[in-house]
Amino acid sequence: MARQLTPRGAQRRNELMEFATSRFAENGYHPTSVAELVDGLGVGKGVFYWYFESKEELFIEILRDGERALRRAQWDAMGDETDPLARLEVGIRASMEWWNTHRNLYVLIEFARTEASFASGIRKGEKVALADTQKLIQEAMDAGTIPDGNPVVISQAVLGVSSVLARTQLLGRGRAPADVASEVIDFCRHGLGGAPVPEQAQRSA
Amino acid sequence: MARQLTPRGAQRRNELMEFATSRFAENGYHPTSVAELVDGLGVGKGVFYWYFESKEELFIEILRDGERALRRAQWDAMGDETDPLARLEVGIRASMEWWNTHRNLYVLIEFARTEASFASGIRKGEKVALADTQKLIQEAMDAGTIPDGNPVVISQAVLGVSSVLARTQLLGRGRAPADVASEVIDFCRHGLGGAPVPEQAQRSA
DNA sequence: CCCAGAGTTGACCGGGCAGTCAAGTACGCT
DNA sequence: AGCGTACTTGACTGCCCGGTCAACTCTGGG
Repeated sequence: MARQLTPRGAQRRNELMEFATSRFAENGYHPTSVAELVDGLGVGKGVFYWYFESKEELFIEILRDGERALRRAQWDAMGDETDPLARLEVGIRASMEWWNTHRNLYVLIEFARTEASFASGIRKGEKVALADTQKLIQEAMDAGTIPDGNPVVISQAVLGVSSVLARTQLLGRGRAPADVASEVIDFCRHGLGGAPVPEQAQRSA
Repeated sequence: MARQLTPRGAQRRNELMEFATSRFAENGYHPTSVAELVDGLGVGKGVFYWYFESKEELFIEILRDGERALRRAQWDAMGDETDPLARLEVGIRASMEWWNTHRNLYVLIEFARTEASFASGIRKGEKVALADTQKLIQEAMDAGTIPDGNPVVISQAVLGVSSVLARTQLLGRGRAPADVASEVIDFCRHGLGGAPVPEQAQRSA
């Protein structure tokens, strides 16, 4: 890899990645052949192997690019905010906006988790996201803003709510990112929120 | 399809489905060839096509079987319980036990969502699960047990928390199903805002 | 205008894949 | 024992896939 690219070459490479992203997302990674990709762009097969060592490398590159971009979007959005829960909220809102404009990445990541050759990379990315979230949760607990609890589990739950509502509401039903983000935040703050179950004592403060 | 099977035939068919389930989960659907499946069982290729019309049909069958079994496990567990939130809790606990003993199905369903040919079937199953959950949430709202809200979104959030903690805590970290279920229920009840329930009170009825 | 190297072509290759089938075997019933 | 049918075999087919490569074109710097 690490080939010297002119601006023209960099653009071609981008074209390939973008087209592949949409084809992979719509048809699946395996059912999409390299021939289909190059035909779709009206170029010869050699072009593909000029820019990528293999179909697999291309896919990994797409995932890496996506993760990096999402993380950057979150980081940019959180910017100057200092309160941990506010940072979390801003991060969730930014993620939702990002997923809204990069819908294909969602299904690609979901697929990548299901195959040994890609799963390890995904897990690494998820560890980073978890660590980021966990840090905020821990800070909020230390500050007494939220009650103590297992920060890992809670972080995973928060990420899970974001993820599933991104899939169902944002991508599935085309709802506005800001609205979905609000619903995520709302659920994460209060859960079902209501009275306790049948039995069992009320918590204290 | 709908071939007449002797007991011996039914057993062979089962062997194929179980072996395929584990191979698909470990290696991925596409990378697992029919030859690999029959070789793994030490039988000829014709055996496969005696019991299944195609590799695709086998996979769909696996998914259908799994969904049906999970739904039945939930239904059996909820049994006599009448209070909607208690039913929800019991259902979550049953699901967690089920996922614990059918770990392979999780990754198979996750994959199936990423490919057009399988996604529609998965979505149908998810609609059913959503409808079940939504009904309970709506009942709880009507009874005033929990505050009003969008029952669809809330149900999806509850299912999302279950799903993600099943993946990360149960399957990923090998935690006990009952513990993970408690954490799911806890988060769904209070989100970040409430104190964790010390020792979940056992159901009454 | 020339040339070095980036970019492109598409025929080609080896191989593995899903699926077929004619021939055979095991089994249950009478 | 004889027969129908459930079951099994594995060589075979046709297809398509990922990847290669020798030859070609384009482009910019000197």
